[in-house]
Amino acid sequence: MTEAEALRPGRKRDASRDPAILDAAIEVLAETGYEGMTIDLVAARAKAGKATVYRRWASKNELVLEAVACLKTAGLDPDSLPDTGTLRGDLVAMIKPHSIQDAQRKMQVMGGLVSMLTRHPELVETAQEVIVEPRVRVTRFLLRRAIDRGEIRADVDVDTLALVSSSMAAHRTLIQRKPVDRAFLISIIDGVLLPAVGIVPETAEPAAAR
Amino acid sequence: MTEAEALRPGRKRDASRDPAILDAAIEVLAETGYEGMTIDLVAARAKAGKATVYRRWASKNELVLEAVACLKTAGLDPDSLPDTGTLRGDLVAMIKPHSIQDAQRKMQVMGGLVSMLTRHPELVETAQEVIVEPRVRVTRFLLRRAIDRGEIRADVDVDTLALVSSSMAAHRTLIQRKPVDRAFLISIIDGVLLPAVGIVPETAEPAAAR
Amino acid sequence: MTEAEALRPGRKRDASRDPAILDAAIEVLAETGYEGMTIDLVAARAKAGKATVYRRWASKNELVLEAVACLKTAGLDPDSLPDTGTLRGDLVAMIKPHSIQDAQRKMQVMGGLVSMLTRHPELVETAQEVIVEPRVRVTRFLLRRAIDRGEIRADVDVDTLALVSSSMAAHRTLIQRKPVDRAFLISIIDGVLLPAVGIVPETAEPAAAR
Amino acid sequence: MTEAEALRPGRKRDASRDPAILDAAIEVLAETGYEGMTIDLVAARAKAGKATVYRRWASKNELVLEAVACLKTAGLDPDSLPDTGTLRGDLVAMIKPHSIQDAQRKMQVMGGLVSMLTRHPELVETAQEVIVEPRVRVTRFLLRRAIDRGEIRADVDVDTLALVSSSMAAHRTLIQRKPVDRAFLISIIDGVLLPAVGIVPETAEPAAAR
DNA sequence: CGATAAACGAGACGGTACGTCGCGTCTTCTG
DNA sequence: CAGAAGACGCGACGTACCGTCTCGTTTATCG
Repeated sequence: MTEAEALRPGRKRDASRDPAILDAAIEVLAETGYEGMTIDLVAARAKAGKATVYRRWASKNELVLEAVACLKTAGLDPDSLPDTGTLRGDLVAMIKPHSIQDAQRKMQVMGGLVSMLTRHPELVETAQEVIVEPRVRVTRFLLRRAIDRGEIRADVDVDTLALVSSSMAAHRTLIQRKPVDRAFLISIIDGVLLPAVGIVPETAEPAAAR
Repeated sequence: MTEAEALRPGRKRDASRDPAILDAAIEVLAETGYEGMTIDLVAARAKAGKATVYRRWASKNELVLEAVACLKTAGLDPDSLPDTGTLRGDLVAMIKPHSIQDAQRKMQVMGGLVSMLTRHPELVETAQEVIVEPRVRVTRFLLRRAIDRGEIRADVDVDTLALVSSSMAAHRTLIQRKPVDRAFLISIIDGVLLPAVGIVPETAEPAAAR
Repeated sequence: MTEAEALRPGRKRDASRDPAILDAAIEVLAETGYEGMTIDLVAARAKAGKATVYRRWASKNELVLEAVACLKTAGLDPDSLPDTGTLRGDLVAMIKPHSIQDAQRKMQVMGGLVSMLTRHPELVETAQEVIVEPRVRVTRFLLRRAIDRGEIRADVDVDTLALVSSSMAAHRTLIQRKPVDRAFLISIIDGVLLPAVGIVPETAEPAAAR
Repeated sequence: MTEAEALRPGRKRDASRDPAILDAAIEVLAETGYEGMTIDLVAARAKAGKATVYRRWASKNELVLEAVACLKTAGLDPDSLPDTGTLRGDLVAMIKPHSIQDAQRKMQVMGGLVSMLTRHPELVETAQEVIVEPRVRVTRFLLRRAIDRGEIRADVDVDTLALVSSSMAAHRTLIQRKPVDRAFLISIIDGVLLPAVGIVPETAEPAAAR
């Protein structure tokens, strides 16, 4: 690739145009929504010609997809999360205002993509990777750590449980159109995740029954 | 309404056009997706004129919405469900092939609507009611019955738990684009729902550990 | 044709759009020239949508051609011309200010068409018929009348002579870009046409020489 | 010029590129016509970069114009023409197959220029000089020689008559799109030019009348 | 029972976005 | 530095779809 690129004569793609266009796209996407977004508008906002946009992305859809892909910035890697000592503490630590905001925005954009995925199955994986995987990955990591430290049973269905939070957040954003706020996320943690791994929230009495 | 209708002179609306158009809409929606769907195409398929469509629905969006609303046919009302005696039995009883198929189709169509909801918040409730509520309602009912019969604790978060299944199914269909098959639903039941209400699936040994 | 048209269902073409668009086209054509002319501009000026233009003419070229075809209005039919009794009188009578103006405008438009004809030979005849034939026809008529009244010899090459004036006017407009004014036309009449049919203009002495 | 050129540092312009580009331009011009001609195509055909083209000519129009200017090759200078002793002989001597061909080609290219002249009046003179003047000049020369030798009257309108042949050939090529063949040129000579200078072609009787 | 009025299939209308292509300029690398 | 290659900003092209508006025809109710 790098060789072929070096060998090819002619002016190089202006690397600064890509982010400029993507930023403009994200901006417009956020302001006017997917269908309100116009290539002409994006190009104009990026001070680019339409041809320059189409030289990079074959269609509006692909541009949108990559623009979304660039949203991945939400500092949510496992390492940056503290080990609070308890699963609940870890999960609650994920709920940071700016992280919520980021997820919210991603989901909003995702709304525009959903219909697109129907027609462009090849993009599913990318969307998947960018939008849902990050949070799922972290949750999975936290669950495994809880198992390792003996806090929860080892035979819980980690993979399925890790999806719960993302799924419900997506559902709430895309379909219910309600805000994914702290209270909602807490209710998932305390109402679903923790009970499912056998931790009864403290508000309830110590579960003598059964 | 009926009066005004009776008083108004002129030819009556041909009642048979409504379902014809809606059917065509659903057909096209399923085949080509939301953005691929064209009013001209729908009208042609229903052998109707465009004016006949627009006389009934103000826009493509509203047509799509009502078309979706007509998908509610999947005999999933609480009364038709047997009381198997156990929560797990009840939940598994919901998994019927044609019910799965129906949900699948609904979700597929829902995909096309998501981007629409951004611009037409007034449609959210309808979509909500038609697509997600039915299943959520049934699940909620089953959970309450389990509480009533003393099978599970009374302080579980019924409302949140009832959403789990629908949310995860939606996520799987719309975003992951994987089929919502029996295995997937079972893994939700046994991996999330039952554990969350304190029922450890039988496959695991009787909790000697811990 | 008329039958097929009557039988075809659907809204009829709005007959008033054709002239509106053609007029706008001619207007723009005259103002900005052929390549400066834009379909969008023409449509906007005619308060029409682009589709309405393209429904009638397959391309900018065809629109231009028909617009030109509509210029044929320059009241120059043989009947409207007086019989002055002499060929010179008849020819000079053709030189009327508004007739000159009309020819000028036609030629100007013709300028834009010339390059088009290369690629669309099928349009040559139309252009020919509209632009050059009228004047040629009249000149031919006048020559024949002169023959009939015995003013000139019967064996002059009427067909070729009839073309002289048009050709030279075209040449002057399109290539030399000089105005086709009265003096120029008179010089053609007195310097070429009349001598060629054996009439020596009076300014010269009565042909004692030779 | 030569000094400045010598003083300027850096690589010299590759003189061989000029004719290569011009030839390519003429080639494309002949094949696809003016509007079908693309700078990219010309450059590619000449194995040149676009910048190399634009370093030499400021625009497509100017390139075309100079390309046309290079067509002047058709050995038609007065000196190369024989003095046949009669005007008719001289005029007919101008009709040489390759000369016809050349004129034909020039005119074809001229077709593409006509629309250009509207927008670039400064090019009129060049076009004029290159395309029409050569033939006009020769004709004018022959007419004067005929006067000098006493073959025709001295008071004929030489300037106007000299234009006849070129004008009619242009008209025939550009507008009528018919070939300018020997027969056509002969008919101009015998039907217009010679009669106009008082020479009645031999086929007709000796013009006793008047 | 004829007039009136609305609904119907068909499709033209004014708009607007799409994705393509050409112009003339600018940038990169090679000789 | 010139030259080949080709990306850049710009803007017109011709297409497709939206939602509205006529057409001529069919069907129902009112006078």
